[in-house]
Amino acid sequence: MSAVRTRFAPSPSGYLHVGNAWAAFFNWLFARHADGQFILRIEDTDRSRSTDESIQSILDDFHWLGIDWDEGPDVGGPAGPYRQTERSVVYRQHVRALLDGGHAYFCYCTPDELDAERNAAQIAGRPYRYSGRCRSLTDSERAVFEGEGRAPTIRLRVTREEPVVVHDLILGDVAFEPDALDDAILVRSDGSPLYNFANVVDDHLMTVTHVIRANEHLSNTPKQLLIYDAFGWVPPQIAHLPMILGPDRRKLSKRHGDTSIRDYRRQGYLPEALLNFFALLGWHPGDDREIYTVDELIARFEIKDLGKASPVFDTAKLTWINGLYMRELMAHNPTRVVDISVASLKGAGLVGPEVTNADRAYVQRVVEVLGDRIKVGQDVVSTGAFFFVDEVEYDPAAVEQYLRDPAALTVLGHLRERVAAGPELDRVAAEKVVRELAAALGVHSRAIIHPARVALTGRTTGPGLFELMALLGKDRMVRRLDRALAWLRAQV
RNA sequence: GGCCCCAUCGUCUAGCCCGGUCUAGGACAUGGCCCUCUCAAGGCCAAGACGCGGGUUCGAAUCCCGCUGGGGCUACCA
Repeated sequence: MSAVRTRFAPSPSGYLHVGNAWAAFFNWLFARHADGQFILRIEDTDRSRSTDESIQSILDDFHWLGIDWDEGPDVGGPAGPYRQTERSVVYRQHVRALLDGGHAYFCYCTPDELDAERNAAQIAGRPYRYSGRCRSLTDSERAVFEGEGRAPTIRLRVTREEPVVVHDLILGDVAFEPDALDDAILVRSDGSPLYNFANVVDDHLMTVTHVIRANEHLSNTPKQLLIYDAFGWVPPQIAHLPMILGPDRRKLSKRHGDTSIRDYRRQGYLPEALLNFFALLGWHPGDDREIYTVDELIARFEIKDLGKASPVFDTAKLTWINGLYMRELMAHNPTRVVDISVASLKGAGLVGPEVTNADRAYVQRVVEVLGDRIKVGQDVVSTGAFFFVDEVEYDPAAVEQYLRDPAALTVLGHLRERVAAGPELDRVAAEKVVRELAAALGVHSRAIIHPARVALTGRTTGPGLFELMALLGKDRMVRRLDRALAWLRAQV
């Protein structure tokens, strides 16, 4: 009996990309569903593109998402180390075995020579394959090359004559003709292993049973299968996911704006909402619901329900889902909404770096007043900035619509006097003041409410006037009304 | 160019494997109405898709072939 073991193997060259997180999530879901293990392995064999900061940020984003691993670079495990640059000895031993068994050989061709071969093939209109000129070098020929100071790469000796077929769990059988497969380089001339080789060795040694990865690796798979063959190993089960596309149906990239988990985290998206959204991309849980807890996803996840077609990353739907989760949090765990809001406010410079308990209490009240207008953390900034500034910024269109009006002068003047003369107001009292003023002036309450909102917030949209009045408090209301009045008088 | 993958509303998808129950279902987004101090939320309604062409069949979104379109790979990147 073999327990399910899945893995995610990022190469640390930046923040965690949503496409990678998405694939990792399915591997994780599958492992958890099957009560197996999920492994995190760092593929940093390309040293020039890998950084420690990137590794740290990737681990950090996974923690944030709530995706945990049973074995990995930070927690260790029986098959470690889990960072490829720390596994050089392992690769060296294994390539040695291949060399000794005649499954691999030294190749002294230089990159320039290889390029020339490639170009020649291109010009002739032929598909390129390595010429194989180093396949059967004699010892003396090798000595000559070594004498010239050439450092060899190590290539796989491919002798296969039948098609290599990938038994893909999502795509079904995919066959590759043998003449499309040439002698892949396993080890660079500097001795470091290449992706296809290290990946195979590690997956085998880490007893990975299922590999769920992006489609872009499909053409690598026959090469890897040949390496498993050379070792006499049984390959894991493989499933190729489609690739997430941008709105223009091209591979999701920086051109499309936000593509890293960190971007969404900064904007104040919720990890559970992101995961819920990911689950619905390319996978179908079986019924028409849209909202699932992670536990429900784990319970339902099956590889066979994964789709083949590339989904478009639709932020509108993500935001809708996030809004639903936000509302839920607002009702049951407002502290988290406050945390997220404070983070966004800090980012926007609307609160200082030091946040006191009183500040938090105030943010909580703002958040309550803003209510479901906050779909994403940063909405507290886009919809509620006026709660945090000394002088509100007037939206020109709002001014045109409700403020630039002689009647507004009268109405706001009276409102100012009544507010200034009275006590602090709660929501109910604020409504009373406005309604009574409307009755006294013989106008509809709208005639007060709209200009008052513009005077107090600078805009036509936002929370109800009475609740925002209560939260602003007497002093700030008077100041803002005075400023609006002064502005109005200056207009005539 | 070669090899490979994919193809249902604008978007995410159900249906396809085991043809009829599909006048193609749900959700996001969009439009309208209701609610209402604005916005948001909510409720109701509307519009909106089987890429094209051939087969097979009494019957095709579902099976087969071709085309078109999109994508990936074609590195001493992963």
